[in-house]
Amino acid sequence: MPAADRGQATGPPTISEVAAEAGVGRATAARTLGGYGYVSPELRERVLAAAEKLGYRANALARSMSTGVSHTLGVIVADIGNPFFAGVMRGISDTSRARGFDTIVLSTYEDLSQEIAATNVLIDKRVDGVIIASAAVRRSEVAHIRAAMDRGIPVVLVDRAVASLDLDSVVIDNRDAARAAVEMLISAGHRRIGFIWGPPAAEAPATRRELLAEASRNLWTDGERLRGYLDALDDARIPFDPQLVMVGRKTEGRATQEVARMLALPDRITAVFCTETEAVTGALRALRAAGLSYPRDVALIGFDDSAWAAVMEPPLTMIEQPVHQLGAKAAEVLLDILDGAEPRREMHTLHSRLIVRSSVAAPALP
Amino acid sequence: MPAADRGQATGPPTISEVAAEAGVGRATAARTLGGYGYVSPELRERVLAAAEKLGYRANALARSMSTGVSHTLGVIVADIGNPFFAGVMRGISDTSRARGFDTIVLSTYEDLSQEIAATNVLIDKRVDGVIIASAAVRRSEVAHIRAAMDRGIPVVLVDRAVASLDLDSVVIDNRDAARAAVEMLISAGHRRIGFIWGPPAAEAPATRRELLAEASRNLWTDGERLRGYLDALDDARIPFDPQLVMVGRKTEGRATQEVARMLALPDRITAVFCTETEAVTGALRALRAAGLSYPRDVALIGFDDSAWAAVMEPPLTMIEQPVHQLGAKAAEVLLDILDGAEPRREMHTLHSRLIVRSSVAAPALP
DNA sequence: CTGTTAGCGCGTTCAT
DNA sequence: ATGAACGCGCTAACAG
Repeated sequence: MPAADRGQATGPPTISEVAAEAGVGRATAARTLGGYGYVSPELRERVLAAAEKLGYRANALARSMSTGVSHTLGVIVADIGNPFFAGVMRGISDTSRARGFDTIVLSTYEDLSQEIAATNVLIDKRVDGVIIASAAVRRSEVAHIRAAMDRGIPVVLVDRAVASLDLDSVVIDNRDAARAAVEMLISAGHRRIGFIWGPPAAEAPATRRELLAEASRNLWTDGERLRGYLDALDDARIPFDPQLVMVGRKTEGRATQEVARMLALPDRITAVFCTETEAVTGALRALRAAGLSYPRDVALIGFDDSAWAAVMEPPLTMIEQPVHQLGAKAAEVLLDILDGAEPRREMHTLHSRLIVRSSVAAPALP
Repeated sequence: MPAADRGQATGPPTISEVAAEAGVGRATAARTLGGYGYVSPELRERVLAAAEKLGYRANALARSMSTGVSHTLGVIVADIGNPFFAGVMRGISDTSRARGFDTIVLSTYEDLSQEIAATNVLIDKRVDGVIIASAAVRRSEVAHIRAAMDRGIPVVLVDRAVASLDLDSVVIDNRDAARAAVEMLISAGHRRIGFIWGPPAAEAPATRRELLAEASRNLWTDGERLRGYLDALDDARIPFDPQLVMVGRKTEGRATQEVARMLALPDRITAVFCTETEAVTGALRALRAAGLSYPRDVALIGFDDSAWAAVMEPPLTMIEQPVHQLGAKAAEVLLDILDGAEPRREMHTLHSRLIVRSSVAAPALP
């Protein structure tokens, strides 16, 4: 039906062309097509018919230009290839679509410069609000987020809070989740528990104090999980051993190396707690390389449940995050602000769940 | 530095404000900020300083309005939560960013109505080109793609070709990949090989002819993989048994059911070939439920390699797709067209790789 | 009720 | 070399 003869028309049909085709003024066409104001049923029909005939679609850019709003949310995620963020993204897009908003996603791949670039793209495209599930941000590097805020663009953070920013943020109970997992390891009898992974320090901080300082300079999520680990250790009066927490670049390969190292210690680890999926697979590789198996030789608990974790033999005990809900909540908070609600500027905490399967057993007797 | 006093200014600073601040005409400001035309070094400096002072950022919408181009690619993927598509997406965004294009992604979650909506969003936002890695499209339902093409928006398909469309498409050698995998199973001695999953027919087609007809009415990728399976069977003169191909909704749960069914057959399967990750985990669940293990009781090969597949015990033999390259190539083809190259309207085929690990062994003697 | 008109912010002739 | 003026497609305030 589209592609009617529009004479010398070039490009997609405009509202003026529709008006001309229908023999009415631009405004009348605009009113019926825009769904506002009043138009007589008769003219209305003519306009609709003309639009249909020409295959008219409103130019969203032009509309945004004159209204000043784009009905679009910008989303910046750390890594869209990570199932965690993909799930959050789905929550965001489901609820924003339900409320009439499109969403455009940009992935930073954990790189600050890409995060800054992404922020600028969103500012330039005049999105109405921004959700950031990235914050490669080490607390101090938040100028780009400030820039968006200064322009009056509401920003909501997901997963990774940034204390210095005073924004609404939607997160999970990272500290409690980590503590619960480590407690389970402890009550199974473990005392030598590896922590994969910690902050990206160049060298392992010698003291607990330095470690925490380093952690709080970096990714919030990681710091919280580390705190949870320490909480559990403290409660059980197990002394903190800096050799048991991995620091440095967070890659699967390094996780493997570090677990191997901890396994080779004179007083080796009998359990590992992994704060991310790649840390889990890295740890698993180390176990295999060492000829060890879980839960017999080493107990294991990790973050981010998945179908794979359930089909492993034996199946893995994992922490499940409410990914969809995390995204949905963030979108709600943001859309409410766009609807005029006063920003609460607080932390919205959702709850994770420890899914107990079979990767934890008592440590083998020495 | 931004947020200088702009008097009663509301909203982000415009180019006119910058011009005023610098004490020059709008055009001069536009020229220096837009990087075209000629401007004296002196005025140039003043404009730059003013822009810096006001925190000026060009309004991409306004720019697109007057130039008619957005330097933005639209991408429609079937499911951004699927690591396969996430990888493709990364390939697309890496290469388009390198060539100065932003990309906006929309996920359809395999739903045609969402795919249509997504296409419209992209048309309305006036993206310069579209990459579709979805095509929930059952060959016949391509009106929305045609609509985009009719508007002069170049479209490139990835992963899932659509024969009726005559577009450039970037795909892998699905048929050969499947054939190679099944051949490996056959040469290990298997003759009863399950195929998970086939086309979404309501009932299992009784004949091979009907099955292929059904397949070609649906997702291209699935059809090709099925053909590869049949090719291998034919070459080995193994008769086709309709009971061994799963049809219907493609979910992990159904894969589990179907593998369980095939395992319960009088002449049960001794191997499974899975065309997707969820089919693999589904199959694995069925094996466990039946108290069977691989590769001893059942051999297994699946599509889409991942870190998990490598850490399974024993590790899984899988087909690895060049995901990043798939996306990169699609972006290249599209950007070349936008640069004026004549569309080749052909199928660009990349090669997958069978990663041999340990999930295939000879069938146990009956 | 409907048509005319003036912006929205930017790119781009066209004079100066 | 620079500035004034117009147009991109649409919304909205204003007459009529």
